[in-house]
Amino acid sequence: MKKTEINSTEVARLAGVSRSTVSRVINNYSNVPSKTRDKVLTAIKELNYFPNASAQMLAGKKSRTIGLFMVSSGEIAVDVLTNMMIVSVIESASDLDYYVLTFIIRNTEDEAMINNVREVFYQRRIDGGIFIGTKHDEPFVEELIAQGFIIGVFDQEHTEKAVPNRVVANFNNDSGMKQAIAYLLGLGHRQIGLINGDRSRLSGIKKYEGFYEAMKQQGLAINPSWILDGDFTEQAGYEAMKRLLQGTEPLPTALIAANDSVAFGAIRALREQGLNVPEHMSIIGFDDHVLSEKHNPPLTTVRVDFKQLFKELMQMVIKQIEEQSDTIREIKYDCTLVIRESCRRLD
Amino acid sequence: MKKTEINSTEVARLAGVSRSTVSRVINNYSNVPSKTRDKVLTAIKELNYFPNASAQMLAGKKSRTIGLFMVSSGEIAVDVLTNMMIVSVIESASDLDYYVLTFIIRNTEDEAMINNVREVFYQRRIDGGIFIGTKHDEPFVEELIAQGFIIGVFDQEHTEKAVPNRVVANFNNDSGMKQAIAYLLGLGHRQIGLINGDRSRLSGIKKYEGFYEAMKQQGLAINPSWILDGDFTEQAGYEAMKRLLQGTEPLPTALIAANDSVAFGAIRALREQGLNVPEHMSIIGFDDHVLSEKHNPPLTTVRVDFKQLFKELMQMVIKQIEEQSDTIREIKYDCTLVIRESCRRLD
DNA sequence: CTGAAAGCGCTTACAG
DNA sequence: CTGAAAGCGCTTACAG
Repeated sequence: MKKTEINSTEVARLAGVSRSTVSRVINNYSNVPSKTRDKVLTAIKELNYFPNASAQMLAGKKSRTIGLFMVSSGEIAVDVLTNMMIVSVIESASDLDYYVLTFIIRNTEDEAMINNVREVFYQRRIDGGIFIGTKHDEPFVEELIAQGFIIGVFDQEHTEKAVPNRVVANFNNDSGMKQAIAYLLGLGHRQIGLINGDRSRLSGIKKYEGFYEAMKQQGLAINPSWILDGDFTEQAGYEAMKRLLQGTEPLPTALIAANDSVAFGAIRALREQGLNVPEHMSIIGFDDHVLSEKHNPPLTTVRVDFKQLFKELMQMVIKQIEEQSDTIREIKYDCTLVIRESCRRLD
Repeated sequence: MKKTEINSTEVARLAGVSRSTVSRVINNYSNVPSKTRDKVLTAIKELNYFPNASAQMLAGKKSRTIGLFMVSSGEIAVDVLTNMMIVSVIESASDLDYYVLTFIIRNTEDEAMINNVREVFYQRRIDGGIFIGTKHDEPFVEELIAQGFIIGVFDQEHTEKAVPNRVVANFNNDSGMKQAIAYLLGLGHRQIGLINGDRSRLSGIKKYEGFYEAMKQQGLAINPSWILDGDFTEQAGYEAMKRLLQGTEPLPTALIAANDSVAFGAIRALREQGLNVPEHMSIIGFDDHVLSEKHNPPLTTVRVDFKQLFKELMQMVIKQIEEQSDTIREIKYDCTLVIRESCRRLD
């Protein structure tokens, strides 16, 4: 296998220069005359030489690698949305000539697993990391930030602890909620319910709060029995809707789900009771999941541009790695209502 | 940021031993008395020390990193299946305590891009690689294998060039074709068509050949105008079906698509002409795509277990990395017909 | 413009 | 059982 690992000494010998010069050529130093440069380049090509990455890093170069940490219990490989996020991150890193080391954190309570995460940073395998799916307050993430590692977070807001090495990207969920409610109002709905997402996540809290506020601003009464607990899964949507249907209260005419998966589950529960969407209840989701358009009925939803968001998050993280500036980097993306066929006009 | 990088010297000092001993503890040498070991372990914990990965690698350790190279032009982040494969690979590596560095190769003709792939190997950033989506004969992959790098390939068969550092995983597409045709026969179909996949890929060839052979074995005539060219995309299925519908020949009563996406496209084209599945034509796909079950009608398809296949491929690659044995590692997974509602019994 | 040499932080024969 | 020292393959001040 490894007959003759080619190193800079061999290149230097073939080119008739010192290893210092070979290194200068590789690193594009300006003070190498083009004649020398050419000799070295020719030797490099001839020997098919690539500098050993470990040696370069040990001598002080960056790894050009970003860690992507994805919190997700269970069978993640089945979740379309999660996968899409992973690939978005990889693609945008690759555009900037960075590598991505990906991790799935199945359980944030598992000390051994969390230690693996820490390890990757302290080992200097990566220049920075991006966390997706963490709770709003995750001690090990805070610890890494406190240690000075450059970390990009999604769905987190710690304005009181803004530091240059904490890079932040969020969606403006308030805006999404307002659009959804405005649209429903336009259709004549006044009795509107909500299935909550995971409220240990920022977006879960924000959607909940956004709903309350938007309803209040519009002067609409909130019926507490129409506010259902849940998380961000199809199953949670299904169960929440079942609970709602089993209650004795009258049903809302419209309902907003914390995301599209939740909406799918809710619609499934309705259908099991012989109720149809939008005839018997109007439903709005969040995210614009790949399946939403193909869903029956096509789901009206608040679209959120994950691809663009992660691209920009990655760009900011890399910028901070390369510039180490004092800038606080933070973005908030707006979202847009996509009207399809899961809501009806009330007569 | 980097105030005091902790290194083995500091651990050694705190523990009152030499760096050699620290290293022995970290690497689990047997000849360290437990008393010494404990002192060192305590110091490591107290200093929150993690050995620098580059230094370890430079001194001869493996990187414990596998490269995952995914050939896919265009907007890969949108393709459910591709994403699922990526995550499967990451998860199975992680189970074995390996890291995965993922690359998207958008264009195998792009020399710069291919050079990035080469680079990662020669730089020793990875201990081995897995390629998905390459053509059956891809010069740069062959070159890397010839160089002795340990490489896992999917959907490739080079029995004449079997070497221990080429690890191979395939599906038995012949078997799938036979099952599909047997089922259609059972329903009374004798006029069966095929939309081909990408025939620069092994599975494209194998499905085509498997179809021919199975038809022949069953004594069924093959109508050349029912054999449509295509690739593995929805669009190709749509276009192939359109061509078929525009022809003057009578239509087949059933058609097998190279994969489920192709089947979706074909069904869309049929529907545009007011033709329904399975009333007007029976359709069978391949893969059991996440959407197939939810499709209208639910798609009958040949299921293939990507998750399991990639898990085993990863295990074999890692085994070869760690054992460097002369074993030829190769697996072939069977596939299974999943009957849903896209085929009907002929009267 | 360029080479000799120190240094990055480990591992591991070698010697005791 | 354990330490001193060489070596892994680079980069980069330093000196000329």
